[in-house]
Amino acid sequence: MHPHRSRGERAGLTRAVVLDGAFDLLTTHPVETLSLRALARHLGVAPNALYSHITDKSDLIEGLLDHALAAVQSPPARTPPADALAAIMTSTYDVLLAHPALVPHYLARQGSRGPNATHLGTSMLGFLARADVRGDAAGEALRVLIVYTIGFAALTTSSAAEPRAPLSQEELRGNFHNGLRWLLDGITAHRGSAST
Amino acid sequence: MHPHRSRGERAGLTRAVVLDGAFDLLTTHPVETLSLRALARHLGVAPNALYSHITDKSDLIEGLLDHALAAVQSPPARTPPADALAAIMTSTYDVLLAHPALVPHYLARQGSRGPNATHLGTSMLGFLARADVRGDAAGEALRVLIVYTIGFAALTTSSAAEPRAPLSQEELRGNFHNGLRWLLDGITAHRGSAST
DNA sequence: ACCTGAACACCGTTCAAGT
DNA sequence: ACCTGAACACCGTTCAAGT
Repeated sequence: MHPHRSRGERAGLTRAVVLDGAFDLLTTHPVETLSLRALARHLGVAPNALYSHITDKSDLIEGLLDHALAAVQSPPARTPPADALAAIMTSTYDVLLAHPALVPHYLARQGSRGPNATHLGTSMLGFLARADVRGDAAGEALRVLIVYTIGFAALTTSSAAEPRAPLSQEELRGNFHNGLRWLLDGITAHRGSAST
Repeated sequence: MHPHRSRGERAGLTRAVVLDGAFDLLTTHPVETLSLRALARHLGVAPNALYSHITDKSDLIEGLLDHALAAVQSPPARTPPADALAAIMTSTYDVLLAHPALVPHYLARQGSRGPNATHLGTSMLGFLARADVRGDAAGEALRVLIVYTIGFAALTTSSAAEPRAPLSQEELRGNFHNGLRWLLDGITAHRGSAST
């Protein structure tokens, strides 16, 4: 199975190499769900060799999620708040669509752990504050925007997997955009009113 | 493994029995993901016996999704539209939380196939029309509401799985409610303006 | 038609080695 | 410390029987 290396030889694995390999596998074979064994095959190592660089499959997923979020574009600081938030969410939506296999995992972690996700969150809170949405309402608006964006990405990717899709990708993207506008209108209309 | 039955004896399985058994397993062991082998164990049959009553695992899931949606409460017909829509989505949210293992599967199918989901959809379209939201805008609003509700349910259930949850279930439910209001405000404010 | 036994091609993960 | 071999306890699904 792995004829190139004998018992003690190094394969040159690193956490970065493993992550890049997984990213490779995910982008070249977007349909199938990522498995550690397939990743090991892709890297030319035994399945359990991965455990020297990751603690777990969920640890790998975690790393991939944040790695992907690095591609999200942030608008200039003086962009009108609602437009800026729409731009960030739309960019996130596009990034998620590029990695369908990761989408189901995003909702679970709310995009909260990694540095890229954190940076994105604080950036969004900044724009929300500029729209006079602060405190509890800002935290709630943040979660609502994230849930909506990831949820719609999940809908879009699963719809893309079906052969006779009722809606095209363009229609779904337009639907996402309109819903995002409704949401931002609702959020900014009620600014400052944190409720319980 | 199955000492009670010899080679040709019937186990009394039916599609309904299989579905109920799966529902049983899902509600008594909400955490673990449903497997056909565990379901067969629960029913006291061999794993492949299920294939006489379901075509597939996804077929089983499909059946479960619609089966669960039967519990969603519909408000009286003359309820103010926005309140009615909020009530339907909140009831759906609660039903989804009762079956966490199903939540990841809901977004994929948009709740569109089964009779219960269809009925719910037409009911929602009725209330949307009463709020002067029709045509393309109504379809888009419908998808947005569904995506938001399932998405937030996914966030809530995954957050419940974590030991040290940053937010309580009550806080998340309040968050869901507020976001739903923002969304409905946005939807009804732009009534009639179908866009592309 | 309904069910079992056995098998196939997979999983994630662990444990005991080897260098 | 890094990797392999082998194994464990699982999966979904198929195929050939038996009644």
